Amino acid sequence: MTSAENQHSIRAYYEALYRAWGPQHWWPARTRFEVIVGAYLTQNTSWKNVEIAVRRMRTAHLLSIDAIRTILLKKLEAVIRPAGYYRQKAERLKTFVAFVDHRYEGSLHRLFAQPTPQLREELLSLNGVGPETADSILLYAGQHPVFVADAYTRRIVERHGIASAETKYDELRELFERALGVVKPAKLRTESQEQETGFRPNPHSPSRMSQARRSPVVQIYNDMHGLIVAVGKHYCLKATPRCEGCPLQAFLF
DNA sequence: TTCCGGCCGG
DNA sequence: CCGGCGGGAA
Repeated sequence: MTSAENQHSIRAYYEALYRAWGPQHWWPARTRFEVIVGAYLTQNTSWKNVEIAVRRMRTAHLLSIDAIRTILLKKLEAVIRPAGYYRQKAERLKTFVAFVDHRYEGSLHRLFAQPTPQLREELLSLNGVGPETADSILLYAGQHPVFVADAYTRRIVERHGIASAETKYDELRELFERALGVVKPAKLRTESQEQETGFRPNPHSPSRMSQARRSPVVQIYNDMHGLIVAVGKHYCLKATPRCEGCPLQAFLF
């Protein structure tokens, strides 16, 4: 299967999933810092456990840079314990805050004002930040146009023959970014280009007002990842897939 | 008891 | 490239 055909398939997956389930409002409880916390806590961990830990952090008033900076490490460990791997995650959250303090004067605004490639490399240099965590922070906390190619993404496209086990993370991410549309800095997308790609923002979507300044590409990456998470959780299960009723079933060959 | 799922260090 | 890291829910 050619690269162009794979990109076309991924665009078709997005349209089928969006038609079936609509926008996902994925990662909804957002301050930016809460998104970052979630990106760390969800490493190799189910979202239910993360939600419990985040609720405990909110109750303890720990969902801010200032709070993580000053909280005792052992206390933070105890609060986030339901998320699992709580010792390394507590230390990594401390590491992130120290990084923002020293490099960006404690300002997430300054952090996310950096160009995407440089910021991505800086995040990847942090202990506890790999590709998926970095990209989740970039996309969901910073509104940078980066696709989060997580384990669900890989599982789905491998089972559909679009990628293999040898496909590297960045290859997978770039495949989705090419398929779903990258930002073109030289000139704005035209109406005819939007028609070619089939993108139709829904003016009555409840998400549109709260996401008013989000670029179309970021919107698509956000929705697509949320849709893929839904597929992975409910249909493309790890052990045995349940293809019956899956919006992507028709795309299996 | 099994299932689930990122990153690091040796 | 493997073992370790930890919990909640089925």
